[in-house]
Amino acid sequence: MKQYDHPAPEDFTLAGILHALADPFRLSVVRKLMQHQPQACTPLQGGRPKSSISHHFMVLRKSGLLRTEVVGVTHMNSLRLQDMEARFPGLLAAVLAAAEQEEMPAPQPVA
Amino acid sequence: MKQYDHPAPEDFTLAGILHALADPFRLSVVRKLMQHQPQACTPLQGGRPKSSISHHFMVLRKSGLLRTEVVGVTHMNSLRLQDMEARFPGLLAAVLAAAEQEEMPAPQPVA
DNA sequence: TCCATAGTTCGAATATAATCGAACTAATTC
DNA sequence: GAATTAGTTCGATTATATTCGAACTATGGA
Repeated sequence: MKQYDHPAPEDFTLAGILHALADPFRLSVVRKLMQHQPQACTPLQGGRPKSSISHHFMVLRKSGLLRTEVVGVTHMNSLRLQDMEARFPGLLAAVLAAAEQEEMPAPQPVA
Repeated sequence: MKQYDHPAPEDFTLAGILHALADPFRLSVVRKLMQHQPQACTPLQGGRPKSSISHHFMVLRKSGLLRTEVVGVTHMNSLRLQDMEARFPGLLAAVLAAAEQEEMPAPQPVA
């Protein structure tokens, strides 16, 4: 394998993107890339075996959420923010905002 | 069964919502309810057997996307728009906008 | 009370997805 | 060119979802 195939923005499907983001591990990868881009697969793998990681990155690539470039021996991943925005404006931002929302503790009722 | 249980907004999960919306049939139900609320299950069923429909409505209920009220012999469904907005502001709107986007024909390149 | 309607529940079958070890590949370094 | 690194691919296993028929429940009406 030299490089990866990535779908064109017009081939992104909403179902594919929502399915990709519905998995907590994959969502966490997207969130981490949002903080720091690009990153290789290894620092994102959270103790899982390489074959599982590879599978999740494939799902993310096929959905259009990220691009993987082979750079020497490492495979660098970055979010396709512009392509996502062109195809489905505001979608990724809304999901990421929701992920942050979910992470916040539930507000305490006023005493 | 008298009435259904519905999760409280603070128990909505992003994964549950994305998973619910990642299915084309369930997304179509949400979109139809967006056009016209409330509706019973039957007019939304698109030729599928009742047991399948019932399953999809259960997934939608558990995710928090819709509420089902037993009214006489029919079960009326409506979107929990306020609850969704309170829990994950802008999320449903972004997904619905993306669904509309996806439905539009690809723009033709300028000759 | 009997029947029709609307939808649920059960159970089984099928399909799709996730997980992971083992063998593999491509690029880098020594 | 051998060893190392980073990640893929294969194949099997398990888990999760979907599908659907059949039997069931609750309500409303004749």
